[in-house]
Amino acid sequence: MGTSDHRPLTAPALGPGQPRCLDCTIRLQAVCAHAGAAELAELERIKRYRSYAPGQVIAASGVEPTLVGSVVEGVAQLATLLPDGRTQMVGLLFPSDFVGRPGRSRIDYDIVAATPVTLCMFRKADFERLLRAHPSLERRLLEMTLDELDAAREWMLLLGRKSAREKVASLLLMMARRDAALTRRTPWDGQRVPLRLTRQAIADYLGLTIETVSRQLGAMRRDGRPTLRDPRVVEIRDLAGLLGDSGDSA
Amino acid sequence: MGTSDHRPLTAPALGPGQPRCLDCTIRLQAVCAHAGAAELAELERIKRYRSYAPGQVIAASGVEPTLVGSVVEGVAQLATLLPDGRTQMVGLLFPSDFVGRPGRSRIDYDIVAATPVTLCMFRKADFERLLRAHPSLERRLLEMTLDELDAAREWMLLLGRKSAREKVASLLLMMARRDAALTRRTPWDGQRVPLRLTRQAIADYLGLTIETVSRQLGAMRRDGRPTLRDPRVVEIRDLAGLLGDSGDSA
DNA sequence: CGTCGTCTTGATCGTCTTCAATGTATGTGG
DNA sequence: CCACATACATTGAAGACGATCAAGACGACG
Repeated sequence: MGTSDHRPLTAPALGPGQPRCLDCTIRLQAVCAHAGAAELAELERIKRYRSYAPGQVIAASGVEPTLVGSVVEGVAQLATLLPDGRTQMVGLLFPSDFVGRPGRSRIDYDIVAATPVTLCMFRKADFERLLRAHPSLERRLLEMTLDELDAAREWMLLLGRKSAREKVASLLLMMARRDAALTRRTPWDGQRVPLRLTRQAIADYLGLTIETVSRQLGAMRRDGRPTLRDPRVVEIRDLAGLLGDSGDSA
Repeated sequence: MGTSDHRPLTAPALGPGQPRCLDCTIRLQAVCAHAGAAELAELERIKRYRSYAPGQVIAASGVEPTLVGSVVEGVAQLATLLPDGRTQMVGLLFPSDFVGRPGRSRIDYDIVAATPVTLCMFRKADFERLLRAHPSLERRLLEMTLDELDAAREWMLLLGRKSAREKVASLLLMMARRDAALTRRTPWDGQRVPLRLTRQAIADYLGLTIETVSRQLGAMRRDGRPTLRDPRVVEIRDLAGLLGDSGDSA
């Protein structure tokens, strides 16, 4: 499916055969969640799948993207850069999350595939036309944007006030919740959670160094919280303890 | 105008005589920016001014606000709390900024007046009805929410990756820009910028302690950046140097 | 004048970064 | 098959930056 080159800025591969919207796995969570038959037909007509390999740049900072759309599969990261190279991740996009900013021009972060990513894209102009014609779509987009704003603010609390231990615990919990939610569950002891991010990506997300992330994971393992089955998969051991570690509990 | 008690959770004073929308100082920047005569008339009919004294809680975390509206005057802060009392500010609301979340229920932060604040409020249900009737209003709200999201993400970079010096410099620059923008200018050397925030509020915004904020301001003064005329007013001295200090420059 | 809230300054301590070395998995060409 | 290279992750030792603890300065107000 995915290609194997990690060079950025290469043209994305055209995705696999595009499923019909009605069969789409993210149909009920994405921007098209409340779309009626008429809207769906229009979306169907103008959509186009694209795939990106890990490390590929989906959209670059300072540039006006010409496409918008939804993540169908994989994880993409939004990363901002300081002139001297320091990096801070400012968001993660999971399946059903929306990519792009209708009505806005340039973006101030890079959007990069963290895993093999499949997107369901529309030409920005087409999508904006559709938004104007269907206020319900616009309302859904506002709703999703407000959710993103909430998530960003929760992360500000983490970045500004949490210790390294609390940051790592919070991330594990978030990943566990995301993962459990796919099957409409909540996290449980024994849950195996794939991280799908490198240590560097985790560090950039938490505002830490990779060494600190590694040390905290090691310390938590020694304390019986999560087992590291392989560096990219954790097994939740003591959910209550983990919650305590995150700093969010009472 | 403002009262003098700082007790939270007291009922707000009713504001001064409400100006007509056409005379409103924030008319061209607020959510009503693109509103036509018809929308304005409706807004006029359902609006109501409210005033809050510094420290007064405008809306509390975990509660569903029944009002939404715009900041007309003053500064309000959005603050999140960890169970052990650590505080992180996740946003500042200046005149023309929107308060509240149409379509959402509870909020996860406290909204507190930092200075005497005047709001132009609507009952949430009334405003939501208006939104549905006038898609242009909804579009404007989406636009403003996207701006807030951008601001939140820029702040994530600051919280996660900037040094104390860079954080303080960035805040001074932001305040200077906000202030200059009121008269459609950009910051200049010699500009006197009122901070309008206590050291504690600044520290909570930057993810620092008040001591560190104070020390950084002192060090910058010694380096000839800003003069502290009084603890709450800085005079920009070396704008280029300040920009360098902020970490954002090339 | 004394009190209270805010801000500043100083000394010490701890957390996280930095620098460096080592470990581990995967892939390549001889 | 084995050296070798590369990317990613872990571990250790030293140091810096910001937090914490503590004292004092300043201004507003009764």
